[in-house]
Amino acid sequence: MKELSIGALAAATDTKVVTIRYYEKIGLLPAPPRSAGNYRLYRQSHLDRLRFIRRCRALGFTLEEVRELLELSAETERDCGKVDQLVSAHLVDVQRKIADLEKLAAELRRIHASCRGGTVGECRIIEALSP
Amino acid sequence: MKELSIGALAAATDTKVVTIRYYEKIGLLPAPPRSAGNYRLYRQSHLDRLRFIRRCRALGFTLEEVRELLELSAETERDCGKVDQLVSAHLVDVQRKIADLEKLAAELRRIHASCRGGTVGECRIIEALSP
DNA sequence: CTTGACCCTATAGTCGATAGAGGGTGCAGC
DNA sequence: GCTGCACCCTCTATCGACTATAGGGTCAAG
Repeated sequence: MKELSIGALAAATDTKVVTIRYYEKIGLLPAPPRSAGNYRLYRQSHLDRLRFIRRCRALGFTLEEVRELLELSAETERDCGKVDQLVSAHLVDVQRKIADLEKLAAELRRIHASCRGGTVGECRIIEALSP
Repeated sequence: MKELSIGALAAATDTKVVTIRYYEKIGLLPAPPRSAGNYRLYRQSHLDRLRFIRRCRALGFTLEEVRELLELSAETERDCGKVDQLVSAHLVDVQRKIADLEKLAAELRRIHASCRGGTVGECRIIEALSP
């Protein structure tokens, strides 16, 4: 494998073609050289970088955080404190989201349990939604 | 209380003024009568309806689901099965989201634990993000 | 009569893509 | 050579649920 078309890169990273072009437009993925017919030609470095991006996205980092992580990962001499701090902050965020959703789920279960059938007029669900 | 200004309604429902106007624009909240000076004047019914909307939003329903719930809540003679089904489906959704986030959190904890300090070059975090 | 808090409309921006229009490229088979 | 098809190109618009900004008008207190 020497060069990849955008479609091949998309297939290799489980990303949509339009998404790759989008990443290029916002400067997350460098614009690759083009073929005679103006097709994008990607190399291993693009593949690596895109995999990194997708992995970070799958972990819930925002594109801005990914951008930061990419920059940090390039400065190999730098202290890794900043990287760890980004990961930790994101973990806290995810844990807060889980806690919030668990409260929601509990409430929804309570509301669901209040249903005894019958008409909407008799049903307690609508009531439960109008406190 | 006979009539509420948009600001008063916002304060009473912990909603932003712009959000109320937005709900009106998308047809979720009926356009209220206006004062001589073209100010919106809200009544109890608007307050009730907006509270319902906000409560549903706080429970994570989309605005389209809220729209549906509002319609259903008006048909008091209807069987409440549809309402219960909406709530249950949403609960399943929330539970799935929790499960997803828990996987993320576990992964992030694993990645975080792999950090032993030092430079970015030595740090395992970046590695862990480039599988 | 001025100040300041509130209200009005209209438009554009956020995030992370996704969709569609309207066209060009490259290759296989006939 | 020619046709068909999959793939590629750019550009613009759309999604959800708001948020922000510009450029005004209204109203009550001092």
